Amino acid sequence: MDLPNHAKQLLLQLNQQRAKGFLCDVIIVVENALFRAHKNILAASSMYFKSLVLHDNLINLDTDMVNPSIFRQILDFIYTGKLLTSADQPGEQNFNALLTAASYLQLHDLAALCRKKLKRAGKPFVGKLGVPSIGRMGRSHRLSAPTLAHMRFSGSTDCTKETHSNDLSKGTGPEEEVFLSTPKQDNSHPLNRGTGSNNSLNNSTNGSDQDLGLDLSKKSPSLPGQDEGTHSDSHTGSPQSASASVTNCASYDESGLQKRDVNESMEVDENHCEAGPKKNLRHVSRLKDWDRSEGEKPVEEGDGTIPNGVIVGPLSKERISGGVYSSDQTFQCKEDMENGKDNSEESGHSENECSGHPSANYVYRQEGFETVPFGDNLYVCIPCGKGFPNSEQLNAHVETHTEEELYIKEEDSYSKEEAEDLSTPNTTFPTESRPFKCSVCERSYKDPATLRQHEKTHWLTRPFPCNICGKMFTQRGTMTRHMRSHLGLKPFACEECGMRFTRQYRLTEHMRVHSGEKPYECQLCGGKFTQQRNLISHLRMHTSPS
DNA sequence: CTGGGGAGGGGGCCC
DNA sequence: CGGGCCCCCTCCCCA
Repeated sequence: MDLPNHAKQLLLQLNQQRAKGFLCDVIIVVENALFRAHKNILAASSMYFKSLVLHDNLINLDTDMVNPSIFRQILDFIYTGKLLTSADQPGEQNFNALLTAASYLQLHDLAALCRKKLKRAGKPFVGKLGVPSIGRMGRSHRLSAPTLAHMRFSGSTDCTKETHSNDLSKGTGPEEEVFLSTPKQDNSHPLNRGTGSNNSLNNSTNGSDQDLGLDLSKKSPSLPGQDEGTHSDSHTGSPQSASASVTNCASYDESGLQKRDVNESMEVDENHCEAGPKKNLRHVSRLKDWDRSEGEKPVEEGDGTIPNGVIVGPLSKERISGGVYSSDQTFQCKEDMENGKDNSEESGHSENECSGHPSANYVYRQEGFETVPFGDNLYVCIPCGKGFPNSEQLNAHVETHTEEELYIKEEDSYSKEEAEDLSTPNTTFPTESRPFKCSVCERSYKDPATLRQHEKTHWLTRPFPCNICGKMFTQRGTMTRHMRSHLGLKPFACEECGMRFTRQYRLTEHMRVHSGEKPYECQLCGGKFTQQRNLISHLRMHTSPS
């Protein structure tokens, strides 16, 4: 007794779910485009994917081997079994590219299909041979080769470091698709193209041999068994564990997870291109607006960390160069975007306007936010906020900025004020041991590298963008750490209760809950606290007028 | 309802 | 680049 259309219907459903981002639990980064998909489907399609998705919620593909347009076709093929050839390029060229990508991704059926097509057309294969697992291991740091991906989560800290560092930030690719320009002065231009980056942001481990980052249930202590189960699940290749709630998208919000249906919230989240107001804004122009968009908006507004930055949905073909890939679906906010409507100014933007349209599996990343206010000028210079129609013009423009311009002159007063607030005796006054003095503020440092690092904080630009939400950071490490929150990577687990943390320091703090240690004592009332910050807030209570 | 404490989480920044 | 610390925001709980 067979249901004749069972497989077909199932695939159809899955593809529809993909279109909506429903239950998508993995993001694939190709150049500057993000695609959402289901781990199970990918794993069932390719051994390569299988090894990748086992431990990673974010996969960066080598752009030498596959480009976004090709990957879109591939993803469609995986979900439908149909190969829709690209209208952008001639057939054989497309099949060459597809074959390259299919070989690389170990999609043997697709590769065979492409070979067949090429053979029929009498065109030899002229693409690159994709040999991801073995032959390309030499550059596996870029590709999250299966072996490394596995090792990373097996407690091999050395390997972890190798594969984690930089991750989404070390773009080495061409500048053509830069959307958030950063000054040329900064050689570490981080705009990730996928190429040159790793697939994962699970940046640190504590040497714990637990499988990491997949269990997002903040309240895991109540379900310790489940927590452990999650770890083992990951090892045994069950992508359907708690990881689904992580990258599923776009709606990952740790606090939010406790309050709402993550999956169902996606469409709402997507529309929250901007979050509520944020203080301490030091950046001008669009960066200010952008900076405000971090995920600190109240949950009831339907915002999450990822959602702030991720617009989901395909756009028109014209935007392909911007990492947006069309499909049959209608982009939710397409009209707004194409009209150059400034969504970024409205936190509640378009929730109504955009709802009701099917969202899609193609994730339009940070560029969306930058481009929205600038109409067709998709390439935006951060320091001055000018938009340009192409990267060449933008790059030429960026060259015109001098380094001096990058400092926040008009906000000097603020900087100084803040410097006073933040300064400590150690850093405020140069001493013999701290000969490297900041030219902008009064701080001084022991070594020039630290000084340079500090001086960047005075720049208008933030060279390190998050590839998920586009938020900009002054330091790569901060961005990497931030990415962890998107990906739900919580490598540090409490042995007592199973609670997981993104940082070692948090775990250290947390452990005091179990030990009862309260090292911070109020000198006024003798009250003791487990965390210094709570002592500080307690002290405010003493000192406040009320 | 409110204030205070506990605690989770994020970003900035220095080492 | 990671660790560590600081600051802030936020939520939850409880008195």
